[in-house]
Amino acid sequence: MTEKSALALDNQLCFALYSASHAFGRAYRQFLDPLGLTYPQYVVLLVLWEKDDITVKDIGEKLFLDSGTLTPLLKRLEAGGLIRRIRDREDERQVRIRLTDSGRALKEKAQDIPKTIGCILDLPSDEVSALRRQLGDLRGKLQAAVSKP
Amino acid sequence: MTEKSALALDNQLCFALYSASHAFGRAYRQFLDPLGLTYPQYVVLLVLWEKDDITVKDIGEKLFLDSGTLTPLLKRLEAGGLIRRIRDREDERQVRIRLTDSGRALKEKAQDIPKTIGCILDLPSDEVSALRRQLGDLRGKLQAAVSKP
DNA sequence: CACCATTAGATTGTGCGCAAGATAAATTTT
DNA sequence: AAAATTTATCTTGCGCACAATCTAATGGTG
Repeated sequence: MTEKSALALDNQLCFALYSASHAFGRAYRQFLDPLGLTYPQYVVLLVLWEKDDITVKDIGEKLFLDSGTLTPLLKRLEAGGLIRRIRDREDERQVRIRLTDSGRALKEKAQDIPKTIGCILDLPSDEVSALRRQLGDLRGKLQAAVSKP
Repeated sequence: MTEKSALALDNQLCFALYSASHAFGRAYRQFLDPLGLTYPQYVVLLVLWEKDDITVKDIGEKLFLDSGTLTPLLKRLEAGGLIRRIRDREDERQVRIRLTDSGRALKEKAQDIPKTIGCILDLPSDEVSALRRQLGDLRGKLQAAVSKP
């Protein structure tokens, strides 16, 4: 009787994650639209606001995204005047990504987004940390399972 | 000193969710590829395996997806011979989705996927339930915040 | 009944996410 | 040094997500 239906939608952790993730995306949209950003573009900027002048590969490793996703996204950020893509002189295989003044300035306007989202979630900060850690563990286990076999 | 950087990637619950969700998708891929399914197609089938002969709208409400996403996805499932899309005689606006024999039969082959994923995650079932509930709460709060203002 | 709003789906356009394959530069081997 | 291998990025193609717009059918209202 513990079995019930393993295939029931409501029993699926993955679906809970999948649908919550999309809900997050829709919630962020209302704050990012005015900045002209999508959520993936925003997280790329989060990375650059922490450390500027890094390679596409560096960004990909932090965000778990490959160049097939990042190259066109970065081109759009460049077209929007927020970053520049510069071939590395030392190693011509690499492309270094640098914020423009305009890209750096956008950080100010994004400053309040996390707090606003935090208010919506209305969770104690230790619960948020716990969740973040658990999700990180999940991601780690899933990645390990995919890369090996 | 509690503030640190609200914009730091590692402090973002949303990013933890976003990256874990993608990791899930990549993990499922190796089990769904042999069945010729994508993850979104799989969750549509989960819904139909629980209750057959429902409308596109019904599916959309369970999965939090709109017709812009579902219509082409369902057409692909129909092209693959797993479902049929039938205009409702009573209300010609609706399209009812029904599993074919082949679509029903696929349930057998999908039966072991949740357990396999469960082994990868290797979490006590009460922790999984707790996570699922917390993620459901998050989704609810985010949805409420998006629809109102 | 005629009019108007609502509803269910379909369509169009944009932007991911990722697999697979291509290109070119660096590195290692021979 | 030439050849083979590895590495970083780009490109192509497919399938979501979703906003916005459209069409057609239904359900009121006066």
